[in-house]
Amino acid sequence: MHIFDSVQKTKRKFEPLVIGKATLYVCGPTVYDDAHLGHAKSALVFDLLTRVFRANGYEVTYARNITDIDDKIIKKAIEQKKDIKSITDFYTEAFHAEMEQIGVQRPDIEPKATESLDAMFTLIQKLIASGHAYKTSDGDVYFDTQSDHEYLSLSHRVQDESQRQERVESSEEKKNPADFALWKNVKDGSVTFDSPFGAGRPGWHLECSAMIEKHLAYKDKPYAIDIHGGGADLLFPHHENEAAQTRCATKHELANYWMHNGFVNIDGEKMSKSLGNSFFLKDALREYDGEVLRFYLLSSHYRSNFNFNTHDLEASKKRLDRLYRLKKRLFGLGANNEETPFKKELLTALSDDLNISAALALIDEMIAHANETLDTAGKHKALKKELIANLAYIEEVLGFGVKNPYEYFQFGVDEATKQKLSELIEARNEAKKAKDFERSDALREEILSFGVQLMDTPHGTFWEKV
RNA sequence: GGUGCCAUCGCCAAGUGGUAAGGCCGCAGCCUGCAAAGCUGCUAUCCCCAGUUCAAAUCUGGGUGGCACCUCCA
Repeated sequence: MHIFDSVQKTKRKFEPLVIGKATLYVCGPTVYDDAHLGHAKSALVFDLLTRVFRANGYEVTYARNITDIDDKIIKKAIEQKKDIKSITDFYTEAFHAEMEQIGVQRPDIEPKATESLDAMFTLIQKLIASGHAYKTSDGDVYFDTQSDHEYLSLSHRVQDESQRQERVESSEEKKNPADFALWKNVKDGSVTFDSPFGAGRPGWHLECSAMIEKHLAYKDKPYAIDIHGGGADLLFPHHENEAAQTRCATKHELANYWMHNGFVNIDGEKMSKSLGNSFFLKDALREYDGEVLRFYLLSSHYRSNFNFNTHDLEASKKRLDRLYRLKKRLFGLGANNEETPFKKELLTALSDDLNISAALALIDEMIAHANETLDTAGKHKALKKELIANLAYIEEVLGFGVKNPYEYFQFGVDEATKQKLSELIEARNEAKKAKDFERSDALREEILSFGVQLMDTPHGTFWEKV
C-alpha cells in the first residue's frame, strides 16, 4: 500500500504502527443539517480506503465521529423549539440511511461528542497542567499555540499577525490571536455541559483528539494512530489544532499519515454553507440510484477537486451500466472466489494511493474481453467462473455491482408502469411473431415514451430505464 | 497580502524521465426484421517560452490561465 501523505506532501509506503493492523480516524459530520455531496465524497473515499486496506489483509479499525455538540445545532434547536437531541438524532439517522444508499459501510467506531466529554476533560486538564492551556477571567480555556514549538508544522503555514483575521467571538484575554478555545464558558444558560472548568461547551477541535485517545490510540507508539483523514479544508486550522493538542497533552504525535480528500463543486461553483448553495445528497438520491452516485463521486482521484454536474454523472452511469449488463449475462450462476489475474491487478491499482482511474480502466477492459469471449466462445464454463469471481471482487473492494442487475435498470419506475410495460412488451412480441413489424415498431415507440429502452435477446425481451 | 494546488483528445480522466490508459460523445463495420445491447476499427504529443538530458506530458526557470486554504465548512 502506498498513500499520499498531505503533510509530507509525498506518496509514502504504508508502514503500520502495529504489523497487520491499520487504525484510521476520519472527521465526520456535524449533525445539524442534511448531508451534502461533500460529506458523501469524504465518506466514500474513506470507505474505499478501508476496503482496500482490508483486501490487502490489514485488520482495520475505522473511527468516524459524529459532532453532536455545536453552536449551529443549538441555534437550530432554539429556532425550531426542539431539544438538541431530537435534532442530532434526526440528522444522524438521516446520515446513516443516506450513506447506506451509496454503499458506505459503517465505521467500526462512531463516537459522539456528547459521549466523549470525559475524555475531553482529561485532555484539557493535561494541557492546563503542562502549561499548554490557560484560563481567562470569563472561565474560558484556551490552547496556548505559542507553547507548542511544532505548531503549524502540519499545514506549513507561517504566522503572520498582520494578515490574520480575528474571529468575531474571540476573547480579549487571548495571549495570541491563533489561540483557540478548548472550553467556552456559557453564561446565557442556553445549552451547557458541566465540567471541571464550569458550565459551558467544548471547543470544536477538542473532540477529535479526545476521541482518538479514548477509542483508538496506541499508548506506546510515537503516533496515536496510523492515518487521520478528512476534507481538504480541515487541514488548517482543524487538524493543525488537533495535532497540537495531542502533541502537547500526550507523548505521541497524532497520526503517522494524513489524508485529505478534494472538494466537490457544483457546476463549477464552490458549494458552501455560507453561500447557501449546498447540494444535498438526499436530493441527488431522488434522481439517481445511490450506486450511480457512488460510482460517479468515486470516479476521479480522491485528491482532485470534483466538479459535480449531471452531464458527467450521466456519462458515469453509462460506464456502470456496462458492468451491470455483464452481470445480467452471468445472472444466477452462483458464487466463486477463486484467485484471478484481474483481481490481483485491480488490487495493485487501488493500492497505489487509490488509483481509481487505473482500476476502472482494468474493469472496462475486463468487461470488453468478457463480452467478446461470451459472444464467440462455444464453451465457457471456466471463463464464467472466473468472471463471477471478478465481479464479486469488484463488489467487495469497490462496492460496484452490488444490486440485482434487473432491478438496477428499473430505478425510479413504479409498479403500475412496470405492469403496463409488461403488457406492451407482450403485445409487441405477438406482433413480432406475426411479422407485423409496423405494429411492433409502433409499440416500441410507445414504450420508449416511458423512458424505457427495449432489448431483444435470445432469452427474451428486457427493458432498461434510459 | 500569505501559503499551496492544478493546466493531457469535443467532454470526463490516468500516466511524474523512455517515446500518450480508460470512459462519454462521434464516425465506419459486424450482429439484428429494424433497433437496443455487445464486439471490432478510427480520433490527442500533453497551456506557452527557454533550459537540463541520448531521451520530458513527466525535471528546472520564466510566463499565461484556473482553483483552494488563511472565516463555519467534507
